[in-house]
Amino acid sequence: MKKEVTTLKKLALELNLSTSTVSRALNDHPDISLQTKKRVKNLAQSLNYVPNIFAKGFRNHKTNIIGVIVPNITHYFTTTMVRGILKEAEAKGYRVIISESNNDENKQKEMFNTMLQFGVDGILASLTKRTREVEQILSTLNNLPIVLFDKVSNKIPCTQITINDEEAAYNVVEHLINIGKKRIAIIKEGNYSYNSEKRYLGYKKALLDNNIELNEKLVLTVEDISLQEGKRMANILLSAKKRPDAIFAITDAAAIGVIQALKKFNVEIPGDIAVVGFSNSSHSTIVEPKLTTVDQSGEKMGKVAVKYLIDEIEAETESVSSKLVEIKSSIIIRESSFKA
Amino acid sequence: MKKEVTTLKKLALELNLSTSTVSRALNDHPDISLQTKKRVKNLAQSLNYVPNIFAKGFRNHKTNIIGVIVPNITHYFTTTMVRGILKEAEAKGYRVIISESNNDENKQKEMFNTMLQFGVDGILASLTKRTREVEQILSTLNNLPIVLFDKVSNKIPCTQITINDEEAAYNVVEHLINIGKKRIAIIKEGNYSYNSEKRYLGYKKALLDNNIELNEKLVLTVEDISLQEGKRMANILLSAKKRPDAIFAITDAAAIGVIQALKKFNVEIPGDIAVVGFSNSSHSTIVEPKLTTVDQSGEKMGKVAVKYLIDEIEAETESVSSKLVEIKSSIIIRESSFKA
DNA sequence: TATTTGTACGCAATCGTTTGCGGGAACGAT
DNA sequence: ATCGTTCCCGCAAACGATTGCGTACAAATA
Repeated sequence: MKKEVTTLKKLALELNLSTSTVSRALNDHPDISLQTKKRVKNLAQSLNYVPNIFAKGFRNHKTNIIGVIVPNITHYFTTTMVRGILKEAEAKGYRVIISESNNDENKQKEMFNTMLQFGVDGILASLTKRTREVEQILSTLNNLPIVLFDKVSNKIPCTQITINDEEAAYNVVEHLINIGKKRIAIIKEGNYSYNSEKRYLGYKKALLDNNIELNEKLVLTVEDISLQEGKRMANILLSAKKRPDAIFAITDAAAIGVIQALKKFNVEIPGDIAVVGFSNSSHSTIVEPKLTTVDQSGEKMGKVAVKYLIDEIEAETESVSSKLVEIKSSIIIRESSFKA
Repeated sequence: MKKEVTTLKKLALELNLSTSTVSRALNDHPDISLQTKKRVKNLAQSLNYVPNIFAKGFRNHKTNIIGVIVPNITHYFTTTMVRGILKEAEAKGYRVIISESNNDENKQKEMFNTMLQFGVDGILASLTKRTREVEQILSTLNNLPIVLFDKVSNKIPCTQITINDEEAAYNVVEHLINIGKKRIAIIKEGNYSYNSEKRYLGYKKALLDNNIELNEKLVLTVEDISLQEGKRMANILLSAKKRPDAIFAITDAAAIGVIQALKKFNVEIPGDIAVVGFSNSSHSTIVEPKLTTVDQSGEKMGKVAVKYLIDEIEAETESVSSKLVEIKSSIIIRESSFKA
């Protein structure tokens, strides 16, 4: 019951042709007559011939596999990006191998190495927090096409796909101002986080443009943003002499933590304090009140990332391109920031 | 700046040995002297030699890649399984290529085919709902090791990894009975769903063992279970003459829909009606009241699935093994079913 | 008729690794 | 000195597809 694989040789034998002719016929080489091409293709079809991918990859050093590295595959937003990656890659005839770094920089380094050794045509990566040793990564992949997405790093010279964090954050803050809020707090991460910094920039710009002075007491920075940290920060804000009237958490999870804390203290949302998150995670409509947040199209982001990567893979030139691409996101207004 | 790949040939040249000797030395063949092995290995190390995976796969028809097919990669539970799969596979030196069927049977068929053509060593699949045409799948993979997990089908002769749905459901219902509930409704899917049927069996068995008569009016079947359907079913149950005092939804999403519907009608949870879900999704602690549910260890499931698959891949015999493996799950009691 | 052109195809090498087989050297035993 | 073993190692084929080069044949041109 062994698998009867049909190879070029078998086709050639059957047709009384040479393997070279069969190969060329299947690849529409001009040297082959139309008649022969038809004969070959017909037989190939009926014998269910599929080229051996390993022989092929072996010969032209091309695997049609792209490697994807993400910090945490269980994040909803990540999965939507992965979905986009899969769709686009499969549509273009590429297979995708995925690996999870678990936000461990060493693991991440290892992944880059493994993928490289394995012979992927290119790598799509979302970096761990605080990816410091970029040199190691850089030296690892010499000349291998790479595109960063979501968690990027300007230290690596390659094209980077992010969402328009700054603009989105700007819009969030402006929205809060529009519904009458003035003391707008922000919960962000340290400056090692590209996304967080961008969002913080948008926050500051929006305040500036609306003549609201930046109040340092309303800017809270945490190491690893999470639901718990959101809760903790909310408690700190609540115990202040002058409470904020809005809290913008850089992350949905943190925002939900904030909501839980506020509810515990019977703070009215959004009346007393409005809350906004970021990501439009699936949690944002489960929590009560439903969370205003920023919808980032992960699927689109994944697709775009793949597109750029494949472009680079299939490019003739060996020049390292390094574009910065921003995917538009949009604010979704829900109960947690309705106009009072 | 081309990548300087070190091959066996180069090592051989450098060491004044033949490629065969080098190959055997690296593979610890007994024919090679310890001394030579050391020399070879040292040079290989320092030249950063990595065997070309394609030449290797090409030669022994082994790719060390396993294909994974899931219906929907954005489901949290799925991602935890994927995480387990990745961990176990990588630990055993396998790479994982993933694809999403989007619950489309045709797409799924195509995936099987593509993976096969691509040359994976085995396939790990979670099937789409209502996978009817198993024959096609079966004919596609002749002799290729396959293991089903989570969404399985007893029509396919291979090992299947599921959680102990029946037992878990039994425990859920028993728990509800223990907190004093007697009119326990269930929201399930049609009989095309393996998991749903198993859970329904557990439900019935628990009622039977506790001398509670099965009330058909309390058994609601929907086509595609979801939050919306949960809501709809809850409304139906609420409009009945005799309301249930507990609702067991086969799925967390549906259970959350139920909760939302109940809250809209100011039904007290769990006092008037207790609610239980299934999966321990991340939503279950966000919703209020927090949801009692069944925690299935997706990670463990993924690991076990990989283990069985690799066992089969690396087995000498060609016999098709087909074990049924159940992963233990445990009920997590939260606010939605606390004792009144 | 001799020469050129073009068409349609085959030969053989190649990619990097593995492996069956064979063979030389060293050694002890006869 | 001859034979048999054992220990190391090399030769060469094989895996399947691609491709530069060569060539047979026919048709066109000189």
